Amino acid sequence: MTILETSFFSRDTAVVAQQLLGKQLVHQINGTLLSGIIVETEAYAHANDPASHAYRRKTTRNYAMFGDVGHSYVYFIYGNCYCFNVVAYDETSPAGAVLIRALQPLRGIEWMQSKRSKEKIRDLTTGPGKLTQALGITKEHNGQKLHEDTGLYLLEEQAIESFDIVAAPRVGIREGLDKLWRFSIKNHPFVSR
DNA sequence: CACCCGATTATCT
DNA sequence: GATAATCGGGTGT
Repeated sequence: MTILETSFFSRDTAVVAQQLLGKQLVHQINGTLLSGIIVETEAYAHANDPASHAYRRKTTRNYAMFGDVGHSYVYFIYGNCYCFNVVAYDETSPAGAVLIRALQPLRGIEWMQSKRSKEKIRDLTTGPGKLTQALGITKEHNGQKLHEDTGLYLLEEQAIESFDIVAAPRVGIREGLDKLWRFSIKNHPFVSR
């Protein structure tokens, strides 16, 4: 098994968003291994993207989006949930991140069921706030290194052999709807909505 | 310091 | 399908 390295994330944000599909997100917590296959992502850029948290400037909330690629950006939203992003952008941009929107649960499913208080596998990780709760990811993980084994990392191996990618407008935003930066594995049952 | 609002979810009907 | 819950950050006074 190989952990994705920093060069993977120093490319165009929308390209990385597509390349993350089919990869495996892993979190080890108190000796329990939790993981899932990424089946849905969204790209958020910089000054060209009014939907992005990094649209205006660097603040105490969004600074991780301007930081090292291959690190995490975790934020709290709607008083309910955490959203997990991977910082990724190329040399033409000062910021960017990929929001992980849905997973297919792979390992540690019983732990996830208990954490989510839900039995159905489909209720565990089909949404950005659900999957952070299922994997035990909180704001403590903001800015954390993902390209080494720190307990939270991404595995290179494609867990799915081959698939088509669907591009669509992003969810839950008012501006930037012209960009087709929501990516998902075609016809995958664990895509949200 | 007050006001506003959001990259969502759960829980109804 | 509609709506309430809920809270931290950003903005301006």
